[in-house]
Amino acid sequence: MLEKTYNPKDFEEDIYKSWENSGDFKPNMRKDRDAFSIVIPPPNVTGYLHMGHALNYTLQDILIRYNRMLGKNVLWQMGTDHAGIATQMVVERNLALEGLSRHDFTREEFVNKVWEWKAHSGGVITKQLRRLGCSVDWGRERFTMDEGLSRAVRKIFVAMYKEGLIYKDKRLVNWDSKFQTAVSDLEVIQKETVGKMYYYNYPIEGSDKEYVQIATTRPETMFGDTAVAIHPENEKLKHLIGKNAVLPIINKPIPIIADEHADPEKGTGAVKITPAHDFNDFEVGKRHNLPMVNILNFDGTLNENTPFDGMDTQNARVKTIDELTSLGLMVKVEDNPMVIPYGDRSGVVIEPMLTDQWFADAPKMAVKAIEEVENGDMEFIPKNYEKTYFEWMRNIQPWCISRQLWWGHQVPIWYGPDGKVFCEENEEEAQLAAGKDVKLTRDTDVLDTWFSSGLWAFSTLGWPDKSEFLDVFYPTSVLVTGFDIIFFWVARMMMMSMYAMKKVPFAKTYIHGLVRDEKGQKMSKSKGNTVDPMEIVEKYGADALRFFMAAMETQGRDINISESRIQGYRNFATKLWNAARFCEMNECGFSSNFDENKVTLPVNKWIVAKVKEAAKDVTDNLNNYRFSDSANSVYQFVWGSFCDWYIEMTKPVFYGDNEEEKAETRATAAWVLDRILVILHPFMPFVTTELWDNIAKRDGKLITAGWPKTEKVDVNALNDIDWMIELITSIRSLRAEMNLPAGAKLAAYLKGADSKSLKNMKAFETIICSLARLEKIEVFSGEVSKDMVQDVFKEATILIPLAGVVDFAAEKERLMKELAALDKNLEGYARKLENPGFVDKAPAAVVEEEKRRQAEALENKAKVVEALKRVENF
RNA sequence: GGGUGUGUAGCUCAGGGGUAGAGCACUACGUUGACAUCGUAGGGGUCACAAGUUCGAAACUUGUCAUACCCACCA
Repeated sequence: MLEKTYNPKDFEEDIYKSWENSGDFKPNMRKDRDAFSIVIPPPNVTGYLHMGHALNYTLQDILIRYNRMLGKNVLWQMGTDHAGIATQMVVERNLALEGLSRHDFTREEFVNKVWEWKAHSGGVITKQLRRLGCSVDWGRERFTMDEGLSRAVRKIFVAMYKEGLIYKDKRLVNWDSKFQTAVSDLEVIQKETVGKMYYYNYPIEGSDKEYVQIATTRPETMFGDTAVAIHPENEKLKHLIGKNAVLPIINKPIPIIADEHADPEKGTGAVKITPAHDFNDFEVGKRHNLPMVNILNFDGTLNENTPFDGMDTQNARVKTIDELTSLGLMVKVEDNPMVIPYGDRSGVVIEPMLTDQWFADAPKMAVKAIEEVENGDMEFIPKNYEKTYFEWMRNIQPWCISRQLWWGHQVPIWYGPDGKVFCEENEEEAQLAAGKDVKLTRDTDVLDTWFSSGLWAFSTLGWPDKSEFLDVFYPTSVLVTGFDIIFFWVARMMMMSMYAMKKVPFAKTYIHGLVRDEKGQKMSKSKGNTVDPMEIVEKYGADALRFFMAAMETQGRDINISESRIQGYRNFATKLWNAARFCEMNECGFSSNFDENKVTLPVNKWIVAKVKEAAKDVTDNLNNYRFSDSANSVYQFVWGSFCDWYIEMTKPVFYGDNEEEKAETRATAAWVLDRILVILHPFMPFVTTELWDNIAKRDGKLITAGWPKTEKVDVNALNDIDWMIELITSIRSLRAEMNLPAGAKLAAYLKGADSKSLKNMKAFETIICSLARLEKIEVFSGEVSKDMVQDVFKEATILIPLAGVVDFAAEKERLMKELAALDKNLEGYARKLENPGFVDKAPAAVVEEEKRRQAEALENKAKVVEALKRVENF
């Protein structure tokens, strides 16, 4: 027996446990079945579920459950990410609470502390995934720092190094002075701010009157200047080229050089060149072989190459301006709108810094990754994201893969005493390569987190070992992820997979939007507008949240969270629950030998056709990754057709005494409910399973129940009942308009009718009276006298002439209008198709489409003509 | 500077060359034997603006305005 009220909390967690315990999430590994696989975008191991996850994982679970029900061999590969910077940051923050820093420990001790933290706070997110209903294969859960994945990382690194795809280089990189590490371009965010532009003079060597005026937003970097550049064709200033300017304060002469980088239109026309601290200047410096003077310490303070050793940049800037002013060299200061780079994690200003780093040759690796998208082997959904992908991939820069952190995969590089490099998968092999007496020291850098994530699609399946899973499930079927991660992850997986596997990591990439707050604002902790998915689950159930996500997911659009809407979908689950209770009360038991194609009652034929229609819609839309359309199809069918009409129409049958009709209707209702549970299961796995298990005992489990095949819909079965629904709606409408008192006895009569309406009316009399709440309905054909009518309806207080209910005159007018419109269309199609210019020059597909439309219009016209005939009889 | 979206009911958004849609909110009525987490009926829109294509445009094209985001640069 079902509980009287739907309460998801009563069963959701238990159902999940039963799935997990009975191995329902494991692939069936049947060789005769197609494989379907998804690798989960790994959440941070110590993270918490946010709304973006809830959307991302819900969509994947829908696809996984759908394909599992199709009978495929399905794998949803689970795993978590070590999230280098993010995790190290959290652990360092905790240490800071005790007044400690990571430098109070050895590297090994610190890394152990991180593992402890993982053991302590990891696993929260995996619990949350369970709560959401994600049917991942837990037995295969991986972690980017586990032994197997670490081995994969080392193997790839060594191979790439030996092929020259990984190299060490002294270059300017984005330096995060908080974490004291290099970061990649993608980890730098540009923020608009109003800063200051400082104009001041550098004296010319050997002259007390001549100056070169320069403009800068960062005067404190002047101590790293090694030249002043002037455009060779700058008429005003080119006479200075070849002379030396003197850096004030430190009185250091630097050459004035000719370089086209110095735009005569911008600033003062003369540019101070600081090769060690500016990306453009770095290039200029290389062109002119300028010395590169580093003026910063790793912690972002100025170093001994400046007069302000140990001072931070802000104070150094003030000091520099003070000194320039007292030397009489300051010209002016202006407000200047500018963009300043910040570290996305640390929030501190990022400084370009000249350091030795490891780089991957992304431009070279991108070639194949681009090709595979061009030739369609990897397809973006929606398609327009491939433009974003191409744009970035075609302009890709070498990828700085080294980080000066402690938490992460240490690069497999060892140095001999002479600095000779040995790149091997482990220390023994490095030692072997170096010779056993050579003392080796290991490079202290670790790899960018995204380096290991880049291997995710194959490393989780067992690479580099031989593995059945790799054979069966690679390439994976689809990657589901947010657009913000295309560069970080999708692009890197494409590059790494093409390198290691020579095959794309996934055949498709489905890109979804961001989850925003109610007003469309980005959710962020600092704004305080985040909504915790677990609170929503607690309040409305996981099914409601999942259905919300699916129903709101339209390709390429962000989702605004809306609690009232989630509540609406909870109500939907309640509605289904109660419909199931209705079935239960009326003893609608599932019977395995029921044949839905043999039902006889029009109502039952109708609902069977409706189910097929809905199932087809859901299937087609899921196949095309149209989540909202597919969710809305089920929703409308369940509420609008099954609950609002079918159940109501069965009541006269159930409360009547025709046992034969009752039996058929019971079986049909049970079958329909069964189908509903199946097609709704990917979206609302919990409530559907709870109902499936409780209402009728079957052999199979819902989670692996077969998905309905797409069948042809019996259109005739739809028409009769649709006719009746229209009639009932009209009567109800009229009743409301007439503002009748409650309990007024009503009767309706239909004056004159064609044989079909007559037959229908007879057949549906009980249903119509029940649903339109009529006392009686009668049909007269031919001439009707007032007496005849009043005699039949003597008990009724009010008579409704049905000819007035269905306004045949208006209906006729409407049909005539439609006919005229159709004729006009047909005229248009005919003209086009008879035009040789169109037929010969337009693409064949367009002509076909036009023909198809013409045929469709013809079909419609026939229908309209038919309808007109019917109406004209009245 | 380059690019990508979006503009439809009070709100949040689907749709898409042929009668303008959903959920929520709103109004009136209703506790009838699944359900008030409900039912029935209703009100509410120049589909941002302009021009073009078309028999027909809210949909296609171009432009304008508004808005969001991405990339690059800024001495």
